[in-house]
Amino acid sequence: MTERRVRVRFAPSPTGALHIGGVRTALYNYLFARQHNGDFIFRIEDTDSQRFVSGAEEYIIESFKWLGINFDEGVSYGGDKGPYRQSERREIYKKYARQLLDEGKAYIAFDTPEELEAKRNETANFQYDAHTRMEMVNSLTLSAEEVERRINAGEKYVIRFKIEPGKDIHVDDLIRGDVKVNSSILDDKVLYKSVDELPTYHLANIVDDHLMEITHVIRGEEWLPSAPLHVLLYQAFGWTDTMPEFAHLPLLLKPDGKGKLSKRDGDRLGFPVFPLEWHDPKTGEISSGYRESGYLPEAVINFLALLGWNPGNDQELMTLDELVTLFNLKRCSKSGARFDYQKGIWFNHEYILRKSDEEVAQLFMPHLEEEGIHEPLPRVTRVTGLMKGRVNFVKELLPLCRFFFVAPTEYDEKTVKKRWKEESPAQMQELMEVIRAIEDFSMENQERVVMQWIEDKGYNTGVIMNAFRLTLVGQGIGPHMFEITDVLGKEETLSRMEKAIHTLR
RNA sequence: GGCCCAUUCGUCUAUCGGUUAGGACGCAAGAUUUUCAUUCUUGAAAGAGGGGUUCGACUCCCCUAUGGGCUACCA
Repeated sequence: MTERRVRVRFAPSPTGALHIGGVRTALYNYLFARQHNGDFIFRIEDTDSQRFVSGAEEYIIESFKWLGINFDEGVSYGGDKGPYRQSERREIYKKYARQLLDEGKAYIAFDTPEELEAKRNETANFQYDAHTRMEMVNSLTLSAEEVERRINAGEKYVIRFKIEPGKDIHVDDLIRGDVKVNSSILDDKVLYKSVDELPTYHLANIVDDHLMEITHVIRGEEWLPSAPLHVLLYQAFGWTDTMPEFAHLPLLLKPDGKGKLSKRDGDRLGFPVFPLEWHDPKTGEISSGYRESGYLPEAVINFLALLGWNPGNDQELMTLDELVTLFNLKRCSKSGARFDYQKGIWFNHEYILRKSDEEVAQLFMPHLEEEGIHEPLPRVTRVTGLMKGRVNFVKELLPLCRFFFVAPTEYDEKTVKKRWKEESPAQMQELMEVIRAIEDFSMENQERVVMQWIEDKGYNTGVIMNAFRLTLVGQGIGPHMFEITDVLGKEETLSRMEKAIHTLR
């Protein structure tokens, strides 16, 4: 086999919001493509007309834009192997289905969904396969004339793949190794549907992957059972030489309980399962998104990358570019990963820490504006730098930073009880005079002068500082005192003290 | 039910036959601090069970159990 240019694809079905597991699958495909200087293709698999949801396609595209995962080809990206939307490729699939039919590798079946349903009810474990196909209504049991008559009469039919029983099919999986399945347990899968005259996933997928020259199929483990069928299809078409390599990723499981992660878990446990907020056009339901919840895309990427893969050492914080060089399918785990969103929160904290003060400030500004607090960026940047280490999300800065911008209107009761001593009003009055007299209001000088005053007077540092803090902050929180006074400035500091002394007494 | 995949601390995971089984999240304790938080240190915490193979098995094989997936004219 000749060395082919690596080409991988992410091919979601536009049936709703992009699931976080899908995001991880896309991420791994992206990392693999970039690492091999290959192409990453975005294909829309909209062959299920019943489940189509409008807006889903746009949502998916916007999600990847936000995450910084870029495609080279596909819907909205262009490319010379299109169209990339399966609903626009009907004629192509029709041709290949015809080919299988002509070669006797597929057949026409007239059994209606209702008839099949009835059959399944009366026969336990009924399967449409080599054992049962001769009892059914299809081109194998009907004469050629009868088949033609029915078709001409407008009768609906499906095209089924004729699977030869008793053969071992090997799927060579990059993550799991050799997976062997006997063809006898496979059913004659429908390749072409009668209801919407579109191919099923299986046919469309194989034809498109072949035509789009896909070299590696990296997808979720839920596809492993149908991989043998796909191998059989490649053989039937005579495309084994260029058949892509398979890699089936472990699934993302619920944080608690049983089963794989579902969109319900998000609302139930209070974390997003979608990259962006999603408004379901059918149910009107709104599901939270990582973006709207205040997660940084870098954090989401990093968190997801480590759910089912690791670089082989203790490194946990990696940028997208680092992931590109470090990623390796061989290091993907085989077992499902429970979705521990606690760690996702930690990643967000780490990425806030790593962003510059100004970047975080810029993200923080809208939150301030929303509260009617209008402050210049440099000042917000200064405050952000002081406080960003304490939060997991940018929005959490608001309650911690508000006092920098808005003077306290009330004083926390518990703090008052604990920190406002009988002598406090007098001491604060004194301190006001000390501060008023400071010419050089630099942080260093303030601290030097005030500490000197405390020492000269023989006061208790803790008592003074805590009371001082209460006057400026209104509660017992915040950074170093002189950081606060420095940001506030002399006038504001004095006015807050004055007010506190009068209010508290 | 059938078929396939999997199984190391609560969670994500390292270990490619010989280790005091390592790291991270979370949790707990302590230290530091003028508050709160950060930070730092420490701690508790794991090889599903049973058989083999081997001088030696978390690591290889088998069985059981458990978990997960698939079993549609859905992807």
